[in-house]
Amino acid sequence: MTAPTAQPARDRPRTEALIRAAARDVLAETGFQGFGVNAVARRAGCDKQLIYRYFGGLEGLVDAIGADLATWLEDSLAAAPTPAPASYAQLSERLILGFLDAFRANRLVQQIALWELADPSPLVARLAQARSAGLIRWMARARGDLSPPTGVDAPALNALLIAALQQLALSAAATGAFAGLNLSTDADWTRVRETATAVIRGAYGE
Amino acid sequence: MTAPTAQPARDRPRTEALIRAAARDVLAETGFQGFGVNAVARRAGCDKQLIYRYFGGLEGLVDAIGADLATWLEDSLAAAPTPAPASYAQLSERLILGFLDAFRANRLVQQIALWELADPSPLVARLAQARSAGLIRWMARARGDLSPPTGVDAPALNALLIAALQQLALSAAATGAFAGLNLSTDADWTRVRETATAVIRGAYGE
DNA sequence: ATCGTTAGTCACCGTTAGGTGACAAGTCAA
DNA sequence: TTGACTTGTCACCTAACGGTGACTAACGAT
Repeated sequence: MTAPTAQPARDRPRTEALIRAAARDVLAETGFQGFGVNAVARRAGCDKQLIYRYFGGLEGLVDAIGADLATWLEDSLAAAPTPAPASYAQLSERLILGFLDAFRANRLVQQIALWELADPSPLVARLAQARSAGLIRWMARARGDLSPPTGVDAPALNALLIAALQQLALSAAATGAFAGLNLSTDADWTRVRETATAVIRGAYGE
Repeated sequence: MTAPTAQPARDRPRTEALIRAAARDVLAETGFQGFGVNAVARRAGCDKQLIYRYFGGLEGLVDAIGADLATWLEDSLAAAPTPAPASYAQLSERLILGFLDAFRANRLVQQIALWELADPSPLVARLAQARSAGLIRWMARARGDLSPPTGVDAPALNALLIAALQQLALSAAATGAFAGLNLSTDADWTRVRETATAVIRGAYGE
């Protein structure tokens, strides 16, 4: 009659999944500053040695969560019906606003974007490139066979708008404002959305 | 005949200035991650105890460099002649492009902006607020008595564009690209500038 | 039943960080 | 010359980090 003293389960796949989830949670909640072997092991409730054994250290663990994250944009917007866009302006609008929603909803991706900005080490470079590649691939797929109108630098404009919304989302999460513009209430964000759509429609001539 | 063995100078104002400069350098070069009492003292070539004595620790030191930084935008653009803007579009264009140049040229301000995004602690909150207040004040002063045209949400559009350029500048410093858009050569940046001016002129009707 | 393998734990190392108390040596007024 | 004060340095503490070797115990095949 050995008392079931919450034995450690002895289940490697399960433990690996626990570690991966713990890594994602720690990164999303405390940011890359609090991200380390000790913190992840604590969160996962196992010994840090297992991180070295199963993932080869932090590098492998980062690569693992990077692989999990390859399709975050598609996954986040899978629910959207996505009827064929009637014009490039409509496409661009859907792209930009869809990115905003997906990015704002995913704290983990925000922290990775931040990590990429603050620490250009090869470790996070791979992670960031996976994220960026997902973004570019998603944009290319959504475009389909629509060609951008002439007279407008569409790639530059798209990058500009995505950069703006990413920065605003990061600032909102950190301080709730940017350059005097409040970013806490829903009204604030509809204001941002309307400004972005106005820019798009203005650029592509309604 | 005591040999002058490079005595420690015994000059408090000078030492304080050395520490302030070291703090700025460390923050600008290694970012907020490498910013600490030990690193600053090493850089300044003095003992870290002096940081506690003269500044009351990191907090006071951060406040000190924050005070030095209150007018970074005005200082950075003082050379510009600034003739009175003929239209709000012209004003906005000068504002946005001026900000881009000043921000890209000042690694320290970039690191502070990054710090603000990654670590919303009260310590850096004061610093960030000083920076933001400087930005807002500069914008208000440049505006003068020009009133924005109706039908356009000028504050939102300004914030959007400044956010975009800040994000692009940070990404350029970190990885040299953003969302597939290269940001390393001068040609890349003139492309960004032209896109931004096109947005402004489009929004305010030429 | 035994023995190799594997999952998991523990103890420990070296390094670095922030922070503090004690001390040596200049400086200056009395 | 003495004594108070300031400048600067050093030694030391605790805590946390990344990383590693050694150990226990469960499992599975023979």
